[in-house]
Amino acid sequence: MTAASDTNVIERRSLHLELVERIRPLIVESQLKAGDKVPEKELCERFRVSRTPMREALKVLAAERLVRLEPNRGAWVTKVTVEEVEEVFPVLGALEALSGELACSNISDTEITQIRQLHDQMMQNYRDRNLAEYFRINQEIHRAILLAAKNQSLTNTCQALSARMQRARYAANLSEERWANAVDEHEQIIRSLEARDGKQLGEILRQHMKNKQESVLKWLRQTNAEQDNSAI
Amino acid sequence: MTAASDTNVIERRSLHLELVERIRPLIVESQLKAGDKVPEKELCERFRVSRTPMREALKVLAAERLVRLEPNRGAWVTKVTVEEVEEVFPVLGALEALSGELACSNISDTEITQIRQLHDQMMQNYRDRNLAEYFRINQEIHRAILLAAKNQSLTNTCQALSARMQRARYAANLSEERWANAVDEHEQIIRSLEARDGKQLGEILRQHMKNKQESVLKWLRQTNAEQDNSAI
DNA sequence: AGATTACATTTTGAATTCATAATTATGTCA
DNA sequence: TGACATAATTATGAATTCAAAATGTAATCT
Repeated sequence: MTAASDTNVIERRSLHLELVERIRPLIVESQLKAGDKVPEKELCERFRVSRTPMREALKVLAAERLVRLEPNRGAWVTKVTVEEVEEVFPVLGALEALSGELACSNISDTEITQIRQLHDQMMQNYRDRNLAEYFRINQEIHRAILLAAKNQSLTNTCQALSARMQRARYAANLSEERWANAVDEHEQIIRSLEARDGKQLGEILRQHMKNKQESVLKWLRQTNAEQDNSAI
Repeated sequence: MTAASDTNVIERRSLHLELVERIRPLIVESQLKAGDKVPEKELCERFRVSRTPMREALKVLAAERLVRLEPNRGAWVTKVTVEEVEEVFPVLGALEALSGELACSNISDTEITQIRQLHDQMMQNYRDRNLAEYFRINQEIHRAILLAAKNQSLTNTCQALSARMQRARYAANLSEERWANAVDEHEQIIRSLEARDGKQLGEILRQHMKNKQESVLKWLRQTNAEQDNSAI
């Protein structure tokens, strides 16, 4: 008996993990803002836990680089920097390329149909200029391709890196031109996927990521410039 | 003033990080063996710390998937499974390919010379059939290429994934044939690097990783079979 | 014997405590 | 006033404590 049937196992969870999964979205969705101090005591009160599991959670979030621990000074929400964007996006590009290749090898017809539906929905939201919903479905598509690759380690690695960049993508209100290009790239993505052309899909996803990087960098330089002005 | 000169900053370290960095090699070098329970109390006594920082450290190591936390039952050193190897190596392949490409763009002449020296040393150890030293320098070369890519996020991601696989690579005593092939691949690696041919280096590194995967899988299936026999 | 229960011991998870470091408030003096 | 020193307050890091869960052991029954 090699593979145990993992159904029926009772999920027992620990407090610190619960906290990690509650606080992570607070950071990604900027309810805890980049550069801010993490209000340890406040969060403890909010979630009705003592400092011990909270501090354990912060240590895990620090390992994910969503917060930075300053010895004797507490935890701070990390900022998305130009340097980090220039580092992380190429890595994400390579991983998304791999996910495209693997997805084409492993994806089922049903999964393709589902992604096609997501794609069409997203396009409708583009036509309606509904950015928030466009964003949401966009994410879902990338996630669906990742899942279709059927490689848990790849999924985990991508999501960890994405989480760090997501904050920026959330905030980066893309230009009308970039949006049109992104939509165009997504047409190519769905076509390669339906053709199950892994090499092609991989390359498109890598390029797609490169363009996202540029879009994020533009926004980041913009906001940095604004901050510098207001700081005078 | 954008970039602060990061010298002179006093490194203040926390106990839990110290522990993470002490315990990680214990796992990678199999002093704490895969499948074993992590002896929390024993480690606390060994490092003369209380359970609080130790448990924080274990939570971080769990995030790295070097240990698995079972609620109310403690921490266990994770095993390297066939499934995990088949998942992680392709990811490492994609990342090493990227590191090869970036390295060729960013590497200095001095760095190339240093890697060439490491390469020659490694070859001498191959001729002497000194496996341990060969392994060590091999690792150093891969690390040097990674560093030459000058992408901290890539370095971190690779090292986290490598750590999980390292245990297996340590134990996997490669066959004479595989060793010869690996050496041959390394000749190609150094040549591409000296030619600064990023695309080529990337592809060789990816293939190199694929072959490593096969070698590790062979060893893993071997040991699993042995265990099954001894369990009768 | 082998299974089953009851009880003692150990381990774990998390709250609490406590010493120390950092921050803030207050007082002093030029 | 404001630069500095000093005291009070707060936050942090880590040890300790304590309740609950898991494990181990002995007694009991079939």
